[in-house]
Amino acid sequence: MPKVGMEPVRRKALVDAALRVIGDQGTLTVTMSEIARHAGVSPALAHHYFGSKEQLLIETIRSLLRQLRDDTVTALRTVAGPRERLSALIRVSFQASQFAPDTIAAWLAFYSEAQRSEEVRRLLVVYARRLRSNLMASLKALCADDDAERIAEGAAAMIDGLYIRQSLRSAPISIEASIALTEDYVSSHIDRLK
Amino acid sequence: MPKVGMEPVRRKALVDAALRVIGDQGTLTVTMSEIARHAGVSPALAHHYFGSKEQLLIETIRSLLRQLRDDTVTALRTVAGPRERLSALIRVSFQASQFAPDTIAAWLAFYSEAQRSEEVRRLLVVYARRLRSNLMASLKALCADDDAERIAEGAAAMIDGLYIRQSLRSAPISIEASIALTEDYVSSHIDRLK
DNA sequence: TTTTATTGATTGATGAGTCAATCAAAAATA
DNA sequence: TATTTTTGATTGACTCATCAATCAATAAAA
Repeated sequence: MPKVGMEPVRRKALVDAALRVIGDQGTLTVTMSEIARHAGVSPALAHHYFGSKEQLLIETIRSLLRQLRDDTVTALRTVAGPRERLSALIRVSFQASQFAPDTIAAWLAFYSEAQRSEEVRRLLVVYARRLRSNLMASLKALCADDDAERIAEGAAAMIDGLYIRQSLRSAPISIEASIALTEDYVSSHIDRLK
Repeated sequence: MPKVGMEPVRRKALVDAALRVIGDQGTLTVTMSEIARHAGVSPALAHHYFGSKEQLLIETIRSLLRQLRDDTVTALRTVAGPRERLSALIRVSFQASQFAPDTIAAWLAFYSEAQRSEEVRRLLVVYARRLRSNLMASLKALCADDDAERIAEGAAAMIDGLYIRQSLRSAPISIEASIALTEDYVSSHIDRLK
């Protein structure tokens, strides 16, 4: 079995397993054993590669963020024009993979962890800033700077809020309805300024 | 020390302490010892009155919800007319006591816990429903039912989203700005239908 | 004396992190 | 090619700390 070059394979397997287990249980208080089991390795190996549970969690968030960024880049590549780009950004935020119950549960757990871990907090701030600046870039072409700022803030809040509400799974809103609600907000505020 | 009639006093002290400690550490993985210490009693007494940690947490959420409901009732008592009531609801959501970092951190922790505990989830659903139905009651007097529904959904999402974003403490939005953003959303959507 | 309040001491379980030992591929050497 | 050495991969067993929960004992009121 022991073959050279396993490290990247195992790292990825562990990170993926961590995300699955965290999403499934909706908490970061999952054991290294459980994560390792899902990755098909021993708990000791997880420690061998990541040093600590905290570090594995950090890498897991990084992976989630990377995924989201890649999806965003891909989505933006195919569209031109500020208004279309805005729509693409909204669509990416609610795309199925991100809006799945497990993923939402994981995000929530990470937000909670950010209260304690400075590094986790920093990573989530990166996400918040990125969303904001992406929205701003398009909005600035459509309205005055300070209006753009307010609309970006509002749209970002609405997106995050729709996520949270989704996590309760009571009267769940569909992906399409979530997109429509956010689109509606953006549209009507841009129009009003015309 | 032992005096009769301590039970309600101790219960309240423990619930208050729990909220403080949870808010401060931003997690539910606080120890009974720590909560008891903040309440000025032994850990054993906390178990004596609540039976289990889970039960103490449940009572803590209930207390938070009760507080919010009382504030809402008070706020609504002084205003008349649907539009004014809408504003009052928004104001209550962002009132200082609710929007304090510790309180937000506690809410976040509870949302995360809701993924695992059915009872916690049920309590948070109560909050979500209450906010929604309060908003709906006023909105129905201002626009068509299905428009009211959409606006209520959007406003609730925006409120929750502003909370989450606040929890990261990067570029924190002021209470006034949060109120203004939500008011703006509601106003412009009601107006548009006129 | 009975009841209520209270705690110190203890227990049992759990889980993160460590470590020495094993195994097999790869590389070096004969 | 055959043999030895080295190294990365891997784990079982263990340690140490933490914490929820229990319980027997104590103290004060009723």
